[in-house]
Amino acid sequence: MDFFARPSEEVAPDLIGKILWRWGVGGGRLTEVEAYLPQNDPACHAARGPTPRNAAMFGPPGCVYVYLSYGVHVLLNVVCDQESFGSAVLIRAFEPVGDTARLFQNRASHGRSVEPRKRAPLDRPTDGRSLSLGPGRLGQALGLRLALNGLPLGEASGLYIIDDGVSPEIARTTRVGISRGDHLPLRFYMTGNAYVTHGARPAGGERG
DNA sequence: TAAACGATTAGCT
DNA sequence: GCTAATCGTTTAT
Repeated sequence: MDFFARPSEEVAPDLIGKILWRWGVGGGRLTEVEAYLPQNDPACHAARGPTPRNAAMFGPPGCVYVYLSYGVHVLLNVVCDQESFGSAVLIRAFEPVGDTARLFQNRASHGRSVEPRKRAPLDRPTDGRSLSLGPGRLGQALGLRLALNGLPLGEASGLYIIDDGVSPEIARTTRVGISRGDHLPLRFYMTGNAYVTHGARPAGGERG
């Protein structure tokens, strides 16, 4: 998997415009990603060495690192660079392509085996943008589960990254939602696309 | 053992 | 703009 055997800050912009697809579910064109570095990046889960949670980040490139965020959301990363480095790209959003029925279904019926006291978050997709805009919604739309953690892209995970030759214009800004390392310009997104968090603002002037 | 903390989102003020 | 929801990992006693 040569594509991912490079530093995550090189892989990340190359992922913009690629198709992320889950077999039997659907997917779309990647619009927003963030790179997490193995060195000098305090926001990276691998920053303090391997732990049971981040073990997949130290595995082979081209595998997925899936973890639970805020006890609520399942976030998807793809491991990059060399094995044991601890480098990955967080997939933050895609623009749906093809049949979105299954994606909406997943968003509407997200994991509720127990009757909630109050309305569960994320249980009512409203418009097209809310379908897959943001890493939590994306994971929900694709029906990702923690069991996918560590599996390689391809048959094993049912997750595919497909290059169909599209080369969009890309902007680079600081990352979102982190409290450390927030000055590093490691967030990449497709310019002029509505499926980008924080208002899809053009490059420059955005704080991330 | 206990407490705090998230690579977030939705709903309400 | 503010905060509940929700739980495994991390950090502090």
